Order: sequence, then C-alpha cells, then structure tokens
Amino acid sequence: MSTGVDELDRMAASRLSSDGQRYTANRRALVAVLREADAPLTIPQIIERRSTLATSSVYRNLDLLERAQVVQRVVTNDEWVRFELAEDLTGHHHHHLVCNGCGLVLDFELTSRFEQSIDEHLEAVAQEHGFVPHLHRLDLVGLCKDCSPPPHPEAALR
Amino acid sequence: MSTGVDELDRMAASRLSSDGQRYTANRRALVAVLREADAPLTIPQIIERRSTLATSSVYRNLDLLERAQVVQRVVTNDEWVRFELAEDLTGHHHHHLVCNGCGLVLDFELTSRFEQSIDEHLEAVAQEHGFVPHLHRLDLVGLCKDCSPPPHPEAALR
DNA sequence: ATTTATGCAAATCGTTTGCAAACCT
DNA sequence: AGGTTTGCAAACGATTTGCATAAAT
Repeated sequence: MSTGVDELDRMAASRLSSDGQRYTANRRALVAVLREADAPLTIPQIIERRSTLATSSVYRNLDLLERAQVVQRVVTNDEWVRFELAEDLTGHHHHHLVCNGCGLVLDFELTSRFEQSIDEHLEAVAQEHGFVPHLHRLDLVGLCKDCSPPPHPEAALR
Repeated sequence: MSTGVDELDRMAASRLSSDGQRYTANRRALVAVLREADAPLTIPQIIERRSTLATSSVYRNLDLLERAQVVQRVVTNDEWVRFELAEDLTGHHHHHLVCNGCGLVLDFELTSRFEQSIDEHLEAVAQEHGFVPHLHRLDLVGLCKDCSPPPHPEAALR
C-alpha cells in the first residue's frame, strides 16, 4: 500500500539525480527523519531528532530536497515552517488539522470521491482566472484535544 | 450586498471596543488600506500605500486588529505574511489562488452548497480526532496568467 | 584533480521591544 | 493628570551566506 523504505530511498535518489544532485548521508538522514515522523516537522524538531546535523546544512538540504520534489513545505499560522515528504512519494494525498493552541499539525485524508469533487470545483475557478492549477491545500484550523477546554469542567473536578 | 464603508468602520470600532481598544487614526488607516485592496497585502505593501505609517505601529496594530477579529492573517508559501479584512466583516467567505511564480494572491468564492459540503466532511474528520473546528482554509496553488508560459509560444511570435 | 557538500561563524532581514514624546479622554 | 499610542532605534531570532575544510566522483 504505502511506499517501502528502500523504495522511498530509490525514488528520492532518482529525483535528486534528475536534478543533478547527490543523495548524501545528510540528505538521507533528512528523508529518514521525515519518514519516521507522523506529522510535518519544524527545523528545530528535525535537528532534535538528528543532533549531528548542522543548522545551515538542514536549511540548504531541505531547499534542495524541495526543489527536487522529495519534500514539501507546510506553512501554518505559527512562525515555523514545517517539512514533510512529498505526497507523491508517500502515495498519500492528505490535508492538515492545525491546532491554534499548540501549533500541532495532524494529517488526515478525505475520500477520493470528495477530493475529486474539490478538484472539479477548483478547476472551474482556475479557468475563470487564467490560472494553471498545481495543487490544492485544504486545512482545518481549530483546537486539538489537548488545547480545547473540556466540555464539562465541573464534571472533571469530581 | 457587501458591507458599506461607514458600516465597516462601525463594526471595526465595535469589535475593538469590546476588546477594550480604541479605533485610532492609524488603525483606521490600516482598515482603509485593506478595504481598498482587492487581495491580501503584505506589510511592505501596506506601508507603500500609507507611507506615514511607522513599521512598528503597523505590526502592533495588525496584531491588535487580528485579536479583535477585524483583520485576519493569510499565510502562503512565500516569506510574507499577508493581511485582509476578517471575512465576517466583509461578508464574503472566500479562498485564495496563490501564484507560485510571483506570490500574487487572488480571492475567489465557492458556491455555498459546496462550502457546506466541505464543512460536513471536515466536521466528521474533526470529530474523529477530538478536534474543535474553527475555520477551514482551501487554497489553490499554481501559476497566474502572467507567470504561466503561453500555450502556443510560436503563435505569439507572429 | 576537480567539483560538491559540510560546518562554523558572521551577516541578513522580517519582526519585536524599550523608551521617550505625543495623544487621548 | 493618567493611561494609551506612536515613532525611532536597538534587539531579536529564524534563515542565509561566506569561507575554509572534508567528501565524493
């Protein structure tokens, strides 16, 4: 179903090489961290998980991996840029739940039927504006379980 | 149909005052610039349009106007935060076409029927994750008319 | 050998903050 | 007068860049 580890590495290597770039140890490490994560990671989070990585190399390599379409950038309302593996590498087109409280970003998927419906609507809009569609982005912004006030505070006190 | 200028000012004033804040000349200027714009503006764009505004005041007042729900922040993939009037002030819930070439952000609207359909789908997802939905965000990312290569380059040369 | 990648430190640049003067009410 | 807002300049912090070393081909 989902892409295997070695297959992922092969695909990443192939995309980098068509971009004239090498798949170095640092770049492998970035792909591995992102594969292990279940949500898009900020740069500090990436460095926490692979403390040998130099900050500047992380920035440089994420840019490079983004240009090669191996990873993609996720922006939310908080000050951190996050990164995740490119959707067509993982095979999972997905969207994000974004918590306004703690900044958490969770992935979710919609039915392909509904995705198709979204694309049809957006296609029409794009045409009206002479816009060439590339991808859509649908996020749900709100409060996660931990950040939302409990429904019955008095009950929690008993 | 859409909110009138003075009505907009009244609503802005009222939201600020329930927040214990004044509707000063600088804040009026920000609301006016955003009302005059047809797309979300970056801070440099705002200052260009009202050159008397001090940078620090623009930042401080946009934060304050955002907390009072008079304006809202729009993030795209580029390095600039943009601001627009809060949707419920203008009465137009809308989405954004984001150009990957020049950073342009255009507003568009979907049918209310489709908006409702989106909300239903997202509501279900939110419930699964114990998430309290606040708003959704649906952008179409691609290339605008000016940034997309012409369909028939040779025709353009004649 | 030559090119490319890395790590460190310094520079950059959007944003935030301290503070004294101007502005309300 | 008392509290708030403003503008300037300095501080901040995430990101970028310069450069000398290390690694890859």
